[in-house]
Amino acid sequence: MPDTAPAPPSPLGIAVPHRELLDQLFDKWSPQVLELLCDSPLRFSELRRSMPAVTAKSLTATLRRLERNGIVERLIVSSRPVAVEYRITPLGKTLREPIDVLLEWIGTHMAGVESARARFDREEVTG
Amino acid sequence: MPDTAPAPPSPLGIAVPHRELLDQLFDKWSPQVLELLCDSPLRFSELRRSMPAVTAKSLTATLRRLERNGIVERLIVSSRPVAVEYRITPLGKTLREPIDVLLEWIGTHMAGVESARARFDREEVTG
DNA sequence: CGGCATCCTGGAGGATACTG
DNA sequence: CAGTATCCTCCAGGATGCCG
Repeated sequence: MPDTAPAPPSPLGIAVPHRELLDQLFDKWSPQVLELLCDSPLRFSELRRSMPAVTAKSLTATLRRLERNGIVERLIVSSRPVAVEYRITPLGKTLREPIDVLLEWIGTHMAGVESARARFDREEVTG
Repeated sequence: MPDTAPAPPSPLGIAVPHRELLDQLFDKWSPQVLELLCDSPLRFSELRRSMPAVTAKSLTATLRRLERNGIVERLIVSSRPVAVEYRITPLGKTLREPIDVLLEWIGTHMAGVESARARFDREEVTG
């Protein structure tokens, strides 16, 4: 089994596929979808109800990308009326840890970031 | 340890400032800049040399955003000729952990993602 | 050397309407 | 219900040129 990449965690600038994946994981709606599906499988319309700001087109695109990356899976539950269920895959579940670590960082340091912003903006105006 | 739903640290969809920060931390060049500055402070031109693909304008914008968020700091080392040094802040250093966790996830699961992609693309064509 | 100012383009994502 | 089909907008980021 080519279980590749044992340790060195940082070909950040070079690794184009890594960038692409990163972009998809942190695109506009994926994090929220992941969060919702983490709790339980949901149907398309249930996702829409939970995300009032997203359009059908964008949600579809988001789900397709996640599905393509193996993060989410799409199951047709019944036809007429069509019912489709989205659920997180085992691979997708493993994403929770890194995402939660990131969210914890934000939770811990957001205040610091915001005061830095305030200082920066103030000095910009003041000179 | 909890068997289900350990801790919900996740106002992901709602928290707009979180999104904004997330977008800036994972924009096109910030991760690479962070990685480079993590090792040692660098001057603008040194960063450019290390990042052949970035334009001056984009690098400047990236650094300004990072500076505004308190992740990086900008010091004028000398004038005539102008020399400016960028270095990571203590706040910025704390970002390494979440980023490394993410990179490790990618390192570990990229193969799985790619095989999922291959399967998806194949099935799309086939049927 | 370390930038701005300007112009331009690609592609994500919204609005709206339609369909199997 | 779960999408597709168009059209349109916005803006990150590239290209180029100038400047203190």
